[in-house]
Formats: sequence, C-alpha cells, structure tokens
Amino acid sequence: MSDIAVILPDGSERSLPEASTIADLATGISRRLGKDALIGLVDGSETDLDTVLVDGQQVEIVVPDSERGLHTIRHSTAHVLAQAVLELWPGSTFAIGPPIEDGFYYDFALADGATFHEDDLDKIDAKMREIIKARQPFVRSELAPAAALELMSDHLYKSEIIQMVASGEKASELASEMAEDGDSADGAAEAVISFYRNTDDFVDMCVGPHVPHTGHLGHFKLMKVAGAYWRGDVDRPMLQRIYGTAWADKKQLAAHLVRLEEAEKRDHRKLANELDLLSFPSELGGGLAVWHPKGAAIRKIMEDYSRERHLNGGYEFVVTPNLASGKLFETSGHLDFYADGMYPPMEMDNGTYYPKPMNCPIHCLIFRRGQRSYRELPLRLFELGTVYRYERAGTLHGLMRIRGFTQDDSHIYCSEEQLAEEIESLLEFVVSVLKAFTFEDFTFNLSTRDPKKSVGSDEVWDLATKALKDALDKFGVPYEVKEGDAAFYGPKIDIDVRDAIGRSWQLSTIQADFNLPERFELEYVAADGSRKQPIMLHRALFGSIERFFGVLLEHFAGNFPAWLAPIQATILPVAQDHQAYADEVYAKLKASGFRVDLVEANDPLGKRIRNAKQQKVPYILVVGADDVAAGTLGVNPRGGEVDRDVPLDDFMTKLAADIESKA
RNA sequence: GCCCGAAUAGCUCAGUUGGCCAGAGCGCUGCUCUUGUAAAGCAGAUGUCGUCGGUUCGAAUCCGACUUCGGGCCCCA
Repeated sequence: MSDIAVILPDGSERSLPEASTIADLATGISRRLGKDALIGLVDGSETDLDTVLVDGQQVEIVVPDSERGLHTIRHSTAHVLAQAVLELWPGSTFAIGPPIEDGFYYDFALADGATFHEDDLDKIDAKMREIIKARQPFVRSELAPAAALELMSDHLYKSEIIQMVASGEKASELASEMAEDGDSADGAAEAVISFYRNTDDFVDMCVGPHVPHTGHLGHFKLMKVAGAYWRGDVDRPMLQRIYGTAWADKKQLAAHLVRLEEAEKRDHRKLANELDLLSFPSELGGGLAVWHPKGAAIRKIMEDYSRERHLNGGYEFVVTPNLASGKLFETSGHLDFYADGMYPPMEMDNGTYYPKPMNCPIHCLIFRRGQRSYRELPLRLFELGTVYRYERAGTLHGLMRIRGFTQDDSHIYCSEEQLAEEIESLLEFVVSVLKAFTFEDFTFNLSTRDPKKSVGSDEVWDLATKALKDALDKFGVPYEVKEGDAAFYGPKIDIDVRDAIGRSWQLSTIQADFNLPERFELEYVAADGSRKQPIMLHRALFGSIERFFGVLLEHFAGNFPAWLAPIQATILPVAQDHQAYADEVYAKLKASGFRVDLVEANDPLGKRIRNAKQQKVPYILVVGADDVAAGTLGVNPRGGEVDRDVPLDDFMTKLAADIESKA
C-alpha cells in the first residue's frame, strides 16, 4: 500500500497511509491533539477535519486555543443557536450567523412576526446545551445552486444568499459567512453551495468549516437580543438577532465576563454621575448634556491645553455663530449630502436658517473675506466650535454619541506644494497632543471615496488621496485603507487610540478637501501674480470634546491625573481644633493655584477619607496636632501609601511636579 | 426611525397574584460625639411612583400613547 507525505508547520514531513484525513493525522501525532483538533489548515485554507489529505500538502491542525480555533467555535456555536431557535419556534426561518469579535450572532425571522424577549434566552440556552450534549456531528455536503434552492425553499433569506452566490455577485460582508473566497469566485457555472447537517431535521447552509461535533462547544453565554435589519438595510425587514459570546474553555469565558464587568465599572455615564461631572436631564431633551462644576473644570483644562498647543502650533483663533443661512449650506453642499445629519430648518424673516452641523463653511467665509496672498499660507483657522447634528433617537449614547458637541476644529488653507508637508506635520502634532493624555497606541486608517455619496472630480479625489497616503508613508506608520468611508467632500485619515483596557476609540481625523475651496471660489495670489485655489484640510484632534472627555473618563476609570483632576487635594483636619491650621494650608495651596477642597471635622476622619477616596481625589491631606506643631501634612495619595509629617512646601513641590509632568 | 427592555426620594434600589397612610440604604437637616487614614450614634424632612389617557369599587402594579434612558440595527466625532 502506498503512503503519502504531508508537511507540518515546523517543516517536518510525516507519512500517512493513502486516504488519511486530517483527523487521522492529528490522532497519529498524539492522542491529545486528536481529541483537541477542530479543523485543519491545508495549504493555507481552512477545512473540515474529515478532509482527505493529498501527498505534499502543508497541513496545520487548528486547536481551540488559537485565533482560528476560537473563530470556528464561535461559528459552530452560532449554528447550534440556530438549531435551537428553529426547534423552539416552529415555522421560523434564519438568515445569517457569523462569528464576531468575542462571540457570534444569528439573525432570525420568527413565525408571524414574533419577537424575542430577554427571558427567551434561558430557554434557548437550555436547548443549545442539549444539542451540545448529544455530540451531533457537522456533516458537510455540496449542492449545485438549483438543488440548494430546492433544499432551502422554505427559507427566504438563505434562498437570497444562494441566488447571490450563484450569480457570482460579490458577496457583501454580511454574507461573508456564505461566500468567503473559493466558493463564489468562479462565477455562476461553477457555484457550489455547501451545507452542514447536524440531524435529519437541521441543516444549515454554510461555507464552513465547523468543529467535528457539537461536543467541542459549550463555553458560551447568550448575551442579548436585538433587532437588526436584513443586510443592514433600513428598507428591508427587521430580523431578530441574538448575540452570544463563546470561548475555548471555562476560564476564558469567565475572564471575558470579568472584562465586561470592568468595562461596565468604567462606563462614563456611571462615573460622570458618581463623580458629579455632568448629566443628561431628560427635561433638556435627548442627546444633550449639561456640565456640572467639576466636569466643566476638567473640560476647561482640556480646552486650555488645546488652545495653548494650537497657539504654539501656528494656528489663529476664530469664532463663528451657531446658526447659518441655508444658502451657505447650499453652497457648501451640506444640504445635498448631509441634510440627514442636520437639525430641521428654522424659517425666519429673510430666509431659512440651520444650526450648523460643521464649522467649515463659515471658516471658508473668513478665508474669502480678504485678498489672500501665498505669503499667508498655510493659514490655519482654529475654533472650539459647537455644532449640532441630528442623530436618530436610537443611536444616542452618553457622551459618545450626542446631538450637540464642540469640536477642536481647524481648517488649514495651503498650496498644493505645501500639502504633503502640512499633513505630515499634522500627524506629528496629533500624536503629540494625544500622548499628553497618556495614549500611546495609535492606529491609522485611510478612508477613500464613496462614489455614490461624494462631490468633485476623480482627478481631485485622486490627488487628495495620494497626498494623504504619501504623508502616512513618510510619517512611517502602518495604516489600513477603508474603501468608501470618506466624507462627502474628501478622503481622510482617522486616528484610533487604544485605552487602558485595550479598547479602540476613533478620535482624530484629518481630511483633505479640494471641493469646498472650489464651491466657495477661494483663491490666493501666488508668487507669480496668478490666482490659485488653496487646498483645504479639515482636522480635529479630540474630535469632539464631549466624546474625548468620555473616552478619557473611561480610560482613567475616573482617576484623572493631577493636572486634569477637578480637585487635586482634599484637606481634612483631624478634629475641629485643627481647623485654623487646615484653613492656613488651604489658603496657601489655593494661592499657589492648586485646586483644593477642605472638609470640616463634623464627621469621623475615616468617613471623610472614604468620601474623598470615592471621589478619586489625587491627594488627601490629613492635618492633626503633630502637623499644627511642625507645619506638616499627612499625605494620602490615590493608589499609594500614607506619608506622615510631610512639610507643606515639599508637598507643594511634589504636586507642582505631578501637574507639570501630567502624571 | 426600527426591534427588545427600563423609568419608584438627590443617588442605588425593594415593592409578591391590583387592596391600610409607598419602603430600605446612602445622601440631606438637626442634636450628640471631637475624631490620625475607606462608613460614629440618635432624631427628622423628602415622592403628583416619568407624563397623559383608559380599564376597575380601587392602579406604582393591568392596557394605550408620548417622553427619556439602556442594549442593538443604520450612521458617525
């Protein structure tokens, strides 16, 4: 009998009897591996474990504790979810159920338009565990489109996907589950639709691969129910979605749930309430925040810092109103391309007015006001500009998505020759400002044109896109290209930061714009006396002050560093006898510009310390009899050890150093 | 906007199948305690149970609409 040989990841060769499967290979290597193996990676393609190997193939065994393994577990768990739901809700149909970050979801249309309720999750969970306990195999089969349609004739959404795959139409991301690479690539004639059958009653259409049997699953939790439009399109039916999380083992699942708890503890809405920073009074209306004294204090420091950096960065400050005539937004193109995001118009005596959704058109009016010379370029106009955007009621989310917010906004007018250098120095500027807020980990994204939602010629877009690309290359950072994600007026670079618990937030944006200068007929006199059109850059570093504040609040978990903290030190006299000395300390700190608070000895010291700790004050200063005599303090730093008998001057030096270093 | 859920004192939350005067802890006010590093004691005040309408002898509780919030879809800073 003839053998075949396959190549393992470490480069070694292993021979096997002909017609061996990946499962055979795994078992042959070790019993343990045979038990753990989920799928195989053959010449770079994921495939089921029962795939027969061919001589010379490179084979890797995928186990649960790997990126691909988790992906497979989540994907297969989604199938189990579908099986459970279809059993529990007879007459229902299913759409798609892909793995996602940390888990999976599956979309259903229940019979008679029924909807899921939170308490249904327990019932579904129990059914899923039955299926898992039964160790049902995932058996793959392949059908031609016609036969596939026949098999799925009761399932509208599956049929739609089959037709899409069969027609060779490029699969959308939503359908990626169905048509990753291979299957649809060869077009209509070759299209093959694959299925996975678990029982006589349950078969799902899927590219696969899947775990060998449901017994490999089980470390999952159903998280929430939600509505989701079919293929994300508001004009299509709303399906019922169930989200779940799934992991390789119990420990991973538990750790993930702990991470979720941690994120919940840091929720900026919760912390903003506990620390009395801001609120969203319902009387005020949805998506509108009011800043309490402590929140406003932090915000002011952020704004002051931003102003200082911009002043040093060669920006000139401007101020523009919150309302503008509709004519302005006709000129800018906002009414054509951004009307959905704008508040409704106000009719007034001489025309229609809108709350401004962006500052750029008004900045263009400032540029246009005088005759500009090339000597003035780059002209950098900066404004902490408050804008109003109409966000759908269901999308509002604390400070992260809000209807009225202030941008640290600037529009830079420069010549074509200056463009690349300007963008590059902007990248440096952005990163340097964000680093002051302790962000260290950045991701850069380049968003390109969406032809359906944009203004301007191809040439102009190409030029702008190339300028951004060149700047990124020169700046020397990796970046991802996001096709079609650009604003309607030009391509952009978005900068994401990673926070203290590893979550990614999009903050800064740099957008090139050749269109507004054209629409506003902006020009400057060049060195040779000719008139030229400037190029415009839109950029914001914080993005929105509100959103940035929310991100910072979560990033620090409310523990704002001393330079940002609304109260830097709370002074606590041990007893009322020490009040006079405490007052003296308070006056001295205050006179030196520190933000301090004093709580009189009406409550026990322990209680007052507890309160100050809960307010996350950087330093608690306890002063008692010893301190009165020696002119010292007991210093209790946030997250540190108590230090007694510290001379007041030493403490002031230390606090000043903290603030200076932004620690 | 659409799907699911929620709304009770300043805050966090209890309030069983509709039934005396709606509760607790924290906070607040007053008195007592005079405190050395994460909750002293006693007393007191505080609510149109989100709003409006309906069912009922009777509604915080059941039904409807609206408002706001939370989780999603879409979009985006």
